[in-house]
Amino acid sequence: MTSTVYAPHDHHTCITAALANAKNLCESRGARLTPVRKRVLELVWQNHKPTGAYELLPQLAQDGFNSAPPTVYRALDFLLELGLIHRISSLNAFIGCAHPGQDHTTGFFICRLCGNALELSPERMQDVNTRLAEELGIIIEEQTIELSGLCPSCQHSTAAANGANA
Amino acid sequence: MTSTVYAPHDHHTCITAALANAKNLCESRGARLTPVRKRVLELVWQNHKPTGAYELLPQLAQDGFNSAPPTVYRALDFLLELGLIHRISSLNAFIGCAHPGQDHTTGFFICRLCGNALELSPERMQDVNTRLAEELGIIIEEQTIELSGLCPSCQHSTAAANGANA
DNA sequence: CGTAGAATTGCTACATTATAACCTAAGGTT
DNA sequence: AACCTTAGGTTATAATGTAGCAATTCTACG
Repeated sequence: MTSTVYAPHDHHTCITAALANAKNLCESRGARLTPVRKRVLELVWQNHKPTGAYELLPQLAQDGFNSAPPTVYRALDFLLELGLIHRISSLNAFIGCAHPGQDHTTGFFICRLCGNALELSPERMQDVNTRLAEELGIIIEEQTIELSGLCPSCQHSTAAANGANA
Repeated sequence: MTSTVYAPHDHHTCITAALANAKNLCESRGARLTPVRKRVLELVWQNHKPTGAYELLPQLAQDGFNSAPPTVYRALDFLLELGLIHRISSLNAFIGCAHPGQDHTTGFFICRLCGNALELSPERMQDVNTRLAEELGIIIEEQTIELSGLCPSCQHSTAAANGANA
């Protein structure tokens, strides 16, 4: 899936898969995927662009949910805790996790033009980590790796402010 | 210098060097290192821990400077622009650049215990970048690489909430 | 000089992002 | 039902960052 973020794809399958993953994970952990939490997850997965918490408020309101900041942040915290979404610090935004369930290190590449974020594979990140940890004698517990620039699609279409997918 | 962040060192030389670097860089660019800017740089270099913008306000006030947020942010922006400091997104904080003058990619390791941040060497970061860019076909323009965990010192002294240097 | 233009700073207000605190409601267990 | 735990509602506020405009300082050039 990670390799298709910058190419046309049936995004509906991304959403469906994300919800199925969430359901499974919650069941196995005895956590409750309540309506608000489920809806927030869907909204975060609307596309592959990082979404700000305050963008979600009106969308939740439209669906008849309560839409005060704490509601959204609590749902986001829940999803973060379970590893169903990630936070992109450099953008103060959130994005669906492409590898839920696995305990993994995270890294993102965010295209400056289309805004779509590609989650780098855990293996790749683990590689980088291991090398750094060994060379520097450090123990890495958390990481924020956020690269930005131009994705393969946008390198060829400079007008593509809205990229290859929905 | 980067290798001594987590070891005892005469931090005064860090500050002196940073100011000298700033002076040179400003002269060569025709930029003005005004009193506020210089003071903000000094304050950021007080230690190797990332500093929040709002922490600087009272310190500037104490020195008789204006201390409204725009003043600090403008000074910080100026220093960022010149590459004299970096911003740590995951902490909303700023830290002196260990490799000023060079056009370089940045990465940090921040110790969870002592809070000191080690700027990873440009060469190392360039390595990582080149590999990722080649493998993924992306063009990396900016990056936020922020690792946190335990530095070599703190791995051995769990009580060391205040690390090896000032 | 001295004055025009640019850069810098002062200042007020406000935008954005996030959390505290406290109460109510819902669900799960015995 | 009685209880307890978890989740959500609500209000207020904290923390971080910017917009916009007036006042000042610097610089360059005649």
